[in-house]
Amino acid sequence: MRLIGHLDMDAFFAAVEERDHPELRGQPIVVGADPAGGQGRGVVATANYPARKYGIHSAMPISQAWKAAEVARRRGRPATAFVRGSHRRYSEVSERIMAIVRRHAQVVEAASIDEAYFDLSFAGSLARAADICRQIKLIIKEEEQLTASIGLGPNKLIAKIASDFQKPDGLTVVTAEEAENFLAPLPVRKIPGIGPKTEKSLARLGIKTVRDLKRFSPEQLQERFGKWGPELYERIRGRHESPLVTEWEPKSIGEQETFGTDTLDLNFIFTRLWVMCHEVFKRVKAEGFLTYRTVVVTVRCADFDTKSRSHTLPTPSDSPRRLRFEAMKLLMPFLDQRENPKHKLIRLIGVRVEKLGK
DNA sequence: TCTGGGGTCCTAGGACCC
DNA sequence: TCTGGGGTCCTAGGACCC
Repeated sequence: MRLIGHLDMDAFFAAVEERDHPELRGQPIVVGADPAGGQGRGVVATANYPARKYGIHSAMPISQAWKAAEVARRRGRPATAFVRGSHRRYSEVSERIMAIVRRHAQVVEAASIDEAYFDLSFAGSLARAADICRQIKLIIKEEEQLTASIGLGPNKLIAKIASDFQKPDGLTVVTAEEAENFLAPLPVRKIPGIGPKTEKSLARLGIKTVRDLKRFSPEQLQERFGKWGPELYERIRGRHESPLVTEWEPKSIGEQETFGTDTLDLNFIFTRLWVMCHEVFKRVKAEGFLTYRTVVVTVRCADFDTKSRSHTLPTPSDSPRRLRFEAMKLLMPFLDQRENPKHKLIRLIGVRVEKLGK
């Protein structure tokens, strides 16, 4: 019997801030971009539960979150703390959480900074596996003063959806027999891989829940979803046999930057490009790679029109100068007046390298 | 409302090869 | 009239995830 757990930290970044800054406890907290008095250009990374009561949520533009917080404050509700946060610190906490999970299971997949799958098949029974989950939650609370929600199910898909079912500080157990009925009433958006676009296009067909989606045959799903269709047919019935991925290597390394103000200042843009190439190259080395072969440059204009240009070298390069040179060559056409006759201002540039070699 | 930054995977057309 | 077919690589774009 396969038993898979999925651990998901509750409002992770905000919870770490709350823990480390006692003066913020119980207050609404938003971790993310600088709100710049409502003029900031980033998004919300994490909002804690009090901030969510104001309608603030992850991926919301920070300017909008700022306005929501203002509205609440004027109504006499507690003021919201906006914090930039520290990815470095979150990574350190994450490592310790992963170590706790590894103390209880040998096969662990660190799926993101605040999520992990772990294989509890060895426990032999659902009851014993559930005990281990409770134990993991308890130790995280004792050692890190943080809460996590865990889903326990017959595979990664069910575990993942179950961990989100009762948040925060929840434990949701779904048996193999219950899996299909557990999924059926849920919105299609709960299925990993179905995002906002697909949700919308399905809604136009009157498909809102997993139950609705089950009306499609594998062939119909293949037509709508391509290669993924037949796989999706299985998943919405609770069937999913993917193994845990315990080792991972990046396939690409890149950086991008949204400017504080849209610009066509060539001096500024070139300087940023150079700095980014430098950082990317440093990270390629730090990750243990020696060479790259493909360079990708991304440009986003003020109107959010986003384009990329890439070039693959005939042979791998280990040269940082070559990276700058190739990135510059790829960027040039975007700055050329003949290519950009409307003088569209530039909002973001990015550099990425692929086909990494050791 | 006005949209970050780090990634992965898929699609589709054209080039090229056998 | 008049156009194979399969595989792989490159390029650009897009959906998705956290």
